Amino acid sequence: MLGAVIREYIATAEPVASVQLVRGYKLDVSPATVRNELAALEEAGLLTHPHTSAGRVPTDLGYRYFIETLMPIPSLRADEQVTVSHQFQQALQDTAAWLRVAASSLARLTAEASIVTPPASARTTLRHVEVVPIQERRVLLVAVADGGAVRQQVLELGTATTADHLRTLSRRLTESLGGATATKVHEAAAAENGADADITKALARILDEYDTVRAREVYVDGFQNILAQPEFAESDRSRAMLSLFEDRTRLSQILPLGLGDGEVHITIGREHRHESLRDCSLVIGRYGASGDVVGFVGVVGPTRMDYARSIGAVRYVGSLMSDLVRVMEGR
Amino acid sequence: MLGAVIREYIATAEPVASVQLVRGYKLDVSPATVRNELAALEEAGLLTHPHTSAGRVPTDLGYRYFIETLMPIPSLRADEQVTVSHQFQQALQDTAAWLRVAASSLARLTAEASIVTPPASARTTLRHVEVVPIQERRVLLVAVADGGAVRQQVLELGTATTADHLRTLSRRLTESLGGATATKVHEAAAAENGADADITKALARILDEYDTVRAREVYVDGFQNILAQPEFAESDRSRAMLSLFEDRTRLSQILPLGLGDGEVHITIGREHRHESLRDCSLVIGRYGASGDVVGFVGVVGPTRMDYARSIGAVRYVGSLMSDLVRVMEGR
DNA sequence: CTTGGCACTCTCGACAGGAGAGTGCTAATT
DNA sequence: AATTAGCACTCTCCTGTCGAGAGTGCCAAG
Repeated sequence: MLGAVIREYIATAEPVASVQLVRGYKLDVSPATVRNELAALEEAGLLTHPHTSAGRVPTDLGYRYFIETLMPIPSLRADEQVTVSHQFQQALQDTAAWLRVAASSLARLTAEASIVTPPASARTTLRHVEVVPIQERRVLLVAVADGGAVRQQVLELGTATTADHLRTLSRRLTESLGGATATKVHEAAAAENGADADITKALARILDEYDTVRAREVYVDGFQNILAQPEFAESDRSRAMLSLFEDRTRLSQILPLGLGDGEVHITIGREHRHESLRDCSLVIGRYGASGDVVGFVGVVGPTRMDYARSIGAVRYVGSLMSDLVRVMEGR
Repeated sequence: MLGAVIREYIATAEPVASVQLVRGYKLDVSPATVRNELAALEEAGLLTHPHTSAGRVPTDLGYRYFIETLMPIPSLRADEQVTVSHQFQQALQDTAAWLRVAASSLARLTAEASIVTPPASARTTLRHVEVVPIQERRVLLVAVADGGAVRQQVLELGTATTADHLRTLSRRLTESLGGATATKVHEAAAAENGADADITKALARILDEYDTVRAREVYVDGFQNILAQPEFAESDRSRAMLSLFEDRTRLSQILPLGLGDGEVHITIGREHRHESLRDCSLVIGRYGASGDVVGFVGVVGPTRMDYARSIGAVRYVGSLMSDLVRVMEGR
């Protein structure tokens, strides 16, 4: 019965009445009976109604109960899987494009907004270093992390260097620090001196940054989808949401850090710490290889969202992302 | 008089009445006289009113006339300049961070939405190539362009290679193709064979992509600002805007390609080709060094925006970006 | 336990009326 | 000839009222 109400409400966004249920689900009882049952569910805190003569609306608790005990989670349809994985194939070339593809696929599949963070390991290791000359005292430091992420930085050096020196330095750093974590690089930096020390220190800082999940870029797509929902017709509400999305720092706070690989974490309405998410639900999945390199994929929508579909989509896209990470790691 | 109406309307977002003008601007004439003048301006197509008994509202044409002939453009206040340039200093380290800083500064200064594209030259030249091994037949190709932009790509090779081979290849490519344009790299690719040819071809494609301005990333910030404006209270309108912003391809179509260095281009309301921008204005500036490496910075807001301030802010941020590009180019 | 019946409550749209804002026009004034 | 005061006219917007419709809650009967 709860399931019927929720399904109906998800479909219509209108409070659902007893007759609607009897008709829509071909129940062999009268509306009055249904009303009794609904009253019981309301007593239990799983439903409410906005005013005396309105139909029932699920509460946050109702959704949660439904998700955890009643809801079957179908995986994505085969043809949808093909479409999505095909798009990933096409983006295989450009690393940054994966994340965009992931975000846009999720947004399209679920018709909600999507969030994707790049993969990063808690203990990033270095794969490759390159120091490229720009000017006498200015160099571009390019660091490639395991997982293939690249970050660059312009450095102002205390002393002048030559292109030749930089070339040997690049090679030396790559060889001695390949596979090293931030801590190791910090140690190495202490052992260097002169301009080389500056460069190695900068390298260590870059790795530090990789390690802080909070600091990561966040890819967002499909925000317009949730603006289309009736619950976001008032612009105040959508503005609060949008400001949360634009502030990447605040946004990364909503990621469930202690999440197991392949698990999906759901937060509903007032369960959020952020007031502006009080009418929203989040379905966030973790992807990655070996529990070491991790990132998040998820969707955001009104509490009245199709959880089954969202979970299916998040799981599938997450698994594709995990595959890609494994490829990048060379496994 | 037109100026007074526009200034008043920008401030209040309400149709402005004759008495308001007399009072607000201490005019030494009666409301009736003002009404006569307003009627004349309306005749000329610079003003309208939404219904018979409403105040006047500027038309797109009115704004344009105002901007081009009447409006003084003050540069940014000194303290504001300091704040912004200080933020740029702090972001000097991470190249990608510039663009974010530029976008967020513009958004904050103008209280509108901002758009920033990365710098790219029409004829990008290569500065540095690095091919990093991942697996026996899989490599990560990292290309550094002049201007310091870095792009990476995973490549699947037909034949296996060794780390040693890749190292010499990286060095060879960097030396022979340093300073080369896409065309030259294509030629070089034709002369190679085996796995090296694949890599060089991929390199050429990366450069090709740099050269197409359309394909660039676009940084957007402060979208919530314009949602706060009363003209975007209806969610349909804001949704149309948002969908334009989310579709980076469409977004880059609004950039005025044939714009001189340091110039600022303004499009008002229905002057846009996009229907969804009919209530918006764009103030777009071009930045770059030597007319070769260019990018765009701009703000988007309701037609009722503070053009003087927007232009000032766009100019200032643009000039900072130009400085940065010059630094990156090693001048 | 289920059900039909019925009163009760609340929303929503339509409609009307009145206040307020502002214009346009005309005739008088400078 | 330009300015102005006066005034009629128009349109919006708010408020209150009313009736229809939707749905519930409860009671008493099956």
